[in-house]
Amino acid sequence: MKTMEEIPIEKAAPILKLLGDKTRLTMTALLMEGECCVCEFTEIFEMSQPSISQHLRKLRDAGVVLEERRGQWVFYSLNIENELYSLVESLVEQLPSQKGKLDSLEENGSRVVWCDIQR
Amino acid sequence: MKTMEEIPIEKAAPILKLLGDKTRLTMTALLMEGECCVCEFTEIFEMSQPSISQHLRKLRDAGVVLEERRGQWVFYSLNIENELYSLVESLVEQLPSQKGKLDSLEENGSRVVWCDIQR
DNA sequence: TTGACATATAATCATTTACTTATATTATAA
DNA sequence: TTATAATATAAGTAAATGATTATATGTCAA
Repeated sequence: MKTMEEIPIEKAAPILKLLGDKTRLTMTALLMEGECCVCEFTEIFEMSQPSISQHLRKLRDAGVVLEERRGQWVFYSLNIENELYSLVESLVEQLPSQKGKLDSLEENGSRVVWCDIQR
Repeated sequence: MKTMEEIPIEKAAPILKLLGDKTRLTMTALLMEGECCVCEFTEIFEMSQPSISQHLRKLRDAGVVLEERRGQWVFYSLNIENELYSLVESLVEQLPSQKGKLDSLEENGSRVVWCDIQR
């Protein structure tokens, strides 16, 4: 078993605080399934689009997620290069899979998949 | 390896928020070394006694710690019966040991150990 | 009982947070 | 170009947070 890096409390606490919000924790768990675009989050959460955008910004500022613009869409993904990724991963592992939420989008026709768009 | 219980996001987020405070996270890590009394926390943290008391209350209200009065002292310990203990444990495991802080108290003569008191 | 010590509670306050609506930016398509 | 779609930023606001000081409670020992 890989031994984990020790994380100083000064770094761990802000990440826990960041993920200690239901919306951001769910977003992070969703991203464990793969990248998502902003419009998917706005479908999933009952919340205004700016609110979604602000949560994603916080996650990005903390280095938890990466953002990448592709055309008019912006896709977010987990930043596995982040020095605190192991902490994030060990947390999300203990949560129920959020795959169902993405499947609902799919049925809904509102899942945005990049390779589909390009055709 | 023991498989972990899945924790609903509605329960996980508030705990992460609770531990997303430097003081409370350090308290929790300290308690991994064994029980501590309030006066030890007030020695360790540069903070007023009521503030310490309020942090401990939040941890207690969330079921993370247990409190037990013994004479004029009140001792706190991790609540290993808590349904979210595995989450707490997996977090604190990734933090540096806080034993040094307790050792300093010891040198200082301000460590409070119950079996010493009873003599 | 009285005083001292350990801890908790109450009241207050400045800061942070998470949301909202309104508006700006950016990219595509007609 | 101009309209539209996707996203971000700005500004405002109510509620939550984490600290403080002042005070109350509880225990022990003289």
